Amino acid sequence: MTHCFSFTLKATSGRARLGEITTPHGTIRTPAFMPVGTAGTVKAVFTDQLRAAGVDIVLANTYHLMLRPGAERIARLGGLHAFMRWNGPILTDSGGFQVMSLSKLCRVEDEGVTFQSHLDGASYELTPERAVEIQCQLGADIQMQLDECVALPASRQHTERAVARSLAWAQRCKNAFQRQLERGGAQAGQALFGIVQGGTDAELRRRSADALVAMDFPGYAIGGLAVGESASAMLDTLGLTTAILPTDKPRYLMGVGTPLDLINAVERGADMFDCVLPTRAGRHGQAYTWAGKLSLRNARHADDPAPLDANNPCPAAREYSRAYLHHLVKSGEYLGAMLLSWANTAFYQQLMQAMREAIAQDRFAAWAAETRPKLGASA
RNA sequence: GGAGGGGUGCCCGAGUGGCUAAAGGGGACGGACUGUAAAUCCGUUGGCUUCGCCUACGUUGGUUCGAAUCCAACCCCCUCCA
Repeated sequence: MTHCFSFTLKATSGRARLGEITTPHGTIRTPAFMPVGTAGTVKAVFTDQLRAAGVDIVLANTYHLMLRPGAERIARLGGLHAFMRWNGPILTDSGGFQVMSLSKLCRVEDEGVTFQSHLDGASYELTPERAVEIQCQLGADIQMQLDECVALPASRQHTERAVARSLAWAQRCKNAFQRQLERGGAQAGQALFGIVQGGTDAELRRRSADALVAMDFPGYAIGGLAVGESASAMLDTLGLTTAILPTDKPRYLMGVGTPLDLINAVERGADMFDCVLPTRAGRHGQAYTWAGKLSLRNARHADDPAPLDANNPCPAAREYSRAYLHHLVKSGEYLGAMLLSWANTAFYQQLMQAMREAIAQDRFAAWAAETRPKLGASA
């Protein structure tokens, strides 16, 4: 049977949207949170746990997998889904974020990016065409165009150049992806998303979004946010960008965020998210709960027999005492990182599920108003 | 009984006359983390009426303008020889 990539908008509540994305490896309920599995693993969490927690789609990274173990090797081994034992949808990031995070190790030119590997120092070139080729070899259901992500604050000139370059790369990625479809490197149903850039500059965001929409992508990402700007600037930029994007295509806010960020972003019409926070914070001893964020490193948990979060159905959140989790974290035991990553991943999914239900009932604003205070200022 | 080595802040440990309230670890306490170079990183860690004072390097006494550092006695600990 043939699969077609599609997005169905099922309901709205204010600007918040409930939808469903169809991919070759299954459907994605939106608003969706995608755990980050950069190197082909959502760190410290089994794929079975992801599935049970309600995860529909995970993210992986072109740059990291290109360096190790190599995209060609993964292709020979049957593709990333089989390799990492995840049969659900996978979205691959293009390496655009590494242009920023590894800026000391890379050189950006119109042709592409030359990275010096953070593993052994060897040079690798990532062009839009190569980024698409790698993502096809990995077998991504959704791939991202190569873009230039700029750390904020940035000069207008720098941001403008990144917008222009990202737009040029968007077209090249689109052309390369089309050629892959024609020669069988990609199958019908797989999709390539464009990425809006422009910092916090409304005019540049508009220019970027308009140009991408004219190229007609099956989905649009909003990139270059949560990279140093204030929370309010991020939300303002998001709000004005989603207003430009077509309603019949999914909008993916890249790299965001905290539970509060997710609520605020869904409120402004974003449909997809990814963030390292739930897993990284978990590895670092912090838990997201329905009563806010807490640090299991803190001494106040040492004698507490209560579970992490009785309102989170994840076994990690309800079957282990805070005292035990505190002990594991303090002792540097692997299990502490595993349990907290698992619990946080489940919490994020539960949060998304709650938002979907609120949208379905057309009471998102009310739900948000009663939920925000519970999560606290630190969430 | 003889010979030698050693006792430093919560712990380990550097330091042999002033730049030492005392390096560096660890531990403890707190914080950060947003398309993962992160199971990582950053603070604080004697007290007070905090631009200064007090108490501190086994104990007591001494030398000196000045002592964790030099001297004496004493108390502990370790190694080797009897």
